[in-house]
Amino acid sequence: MMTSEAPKKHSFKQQQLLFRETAILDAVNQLLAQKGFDLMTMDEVAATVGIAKASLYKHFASKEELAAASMTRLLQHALEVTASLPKEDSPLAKLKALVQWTVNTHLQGAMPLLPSTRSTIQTALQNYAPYMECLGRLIEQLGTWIQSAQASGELSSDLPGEVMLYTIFARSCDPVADFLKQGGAFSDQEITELIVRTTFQGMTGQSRPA
Amino acid sequence: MMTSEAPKKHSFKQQQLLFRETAILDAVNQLLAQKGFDLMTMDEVAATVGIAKASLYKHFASKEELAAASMTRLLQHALEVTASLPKEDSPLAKLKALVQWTVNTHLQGAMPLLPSTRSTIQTALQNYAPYMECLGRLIEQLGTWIQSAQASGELSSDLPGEVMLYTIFARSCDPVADFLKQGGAFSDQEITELIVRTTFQGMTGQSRPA
DNA sequence: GTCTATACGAGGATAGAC
DNA sequence: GTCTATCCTCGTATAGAC
Repeated sequence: MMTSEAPKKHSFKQQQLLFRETAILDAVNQLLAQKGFDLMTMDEVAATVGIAKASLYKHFASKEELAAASMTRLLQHALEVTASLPKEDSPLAKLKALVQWTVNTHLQGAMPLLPSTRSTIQTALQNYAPYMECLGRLIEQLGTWIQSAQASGELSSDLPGEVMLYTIFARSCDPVADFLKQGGAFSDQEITELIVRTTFQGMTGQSRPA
Repeated sequence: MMTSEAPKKHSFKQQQLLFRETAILDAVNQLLAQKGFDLMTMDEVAATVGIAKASLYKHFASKEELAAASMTRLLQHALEVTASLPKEDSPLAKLKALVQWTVNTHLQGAMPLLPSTRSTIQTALQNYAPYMECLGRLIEQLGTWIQSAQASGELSSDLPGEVMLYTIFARSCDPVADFLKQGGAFSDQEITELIVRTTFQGMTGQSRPA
């Protein structure tokens, strides 16, 4: 029964499956960034991918699971970014680079945003082990950098690291980026720089104290 | 036909009407703060107020109009706060006080939050003249303060005032406040102070450079 | 594992009596 | 202008053929 070909065939099928699921998650990612979880409909997802709605449910059991998978992929991407930063960079430089990537992704319309508190997904996310694991690793990495930066004086040591961690995470859904983009007065790169600067230096200090 | 009593009766009826509408807006305000526009249902609003859902529509034509009225009342409240600040305060102090009020209101669960971009309400808000008028006045007031603060060196003059304006507005829906509150390690007052400080001084500088 | 067709519930809005 | 009862659309999820 052509057992010798079975593995190859199986692998090919799996690749097709993976490819399809990647396409689905791409669509979900885009729609989550555009409209958020509550306003994203399964019909839209299916239409964007170009498949029937029922087929979605062969890959993902529910809308919540779809969002959770998308968010997990995003966190994995963020972890890759953190891992790819130059070792010689200071902790503060790494944190800035991550914020830069975050805002940029947001501006590209590729940052899925889930209502911070409330909504049904938050519980779904917490029950989704892969998501929680990625989140834990990211938090640990950032926490390490923050502590180092505080120890070296790059970051204020009398501000709780917790606050800094949340502040950095919050850049992913910062409406300031949307407002500035809508205004049209700044390029994406300028917007990113402005937000990075405001996040770390605030609004009182000078940009480059000579 | 008791024409002499008509005005009084009319006034009394109007007061009753106003009272009822205030109660409705209180409920809407609370629900918008808890769940946001999309997840707030008219059934919930009616149940919270303690009236039938159909009665809501005698006062407000649609869910959008309800949200717009609630947001307008919030802006009016904000304008009152700005007007009540001590004249002797510096522009920067006034801006900080407003952010403080904003975050505090948010923490109290009384800050209605509408998804920054997207969603049907944004267009509804822009077509609602009272809202736009209040918003314009608030923006103008803040813009004046920002310019003064930049001129006196209290705020950085090489950061566009637009960015500062949006940054201040964004504190009304800052998820950092929710995260910190959920963590339980800080009191509401501490959270407010932390956010005000982060907003204006950022994360690099010291709190009180001696 | 993809499709068409449909069940089912939720929620915005209205009808019509009082 | 308040109520009860209802309409109707939309959106999640499933059934069942191929």
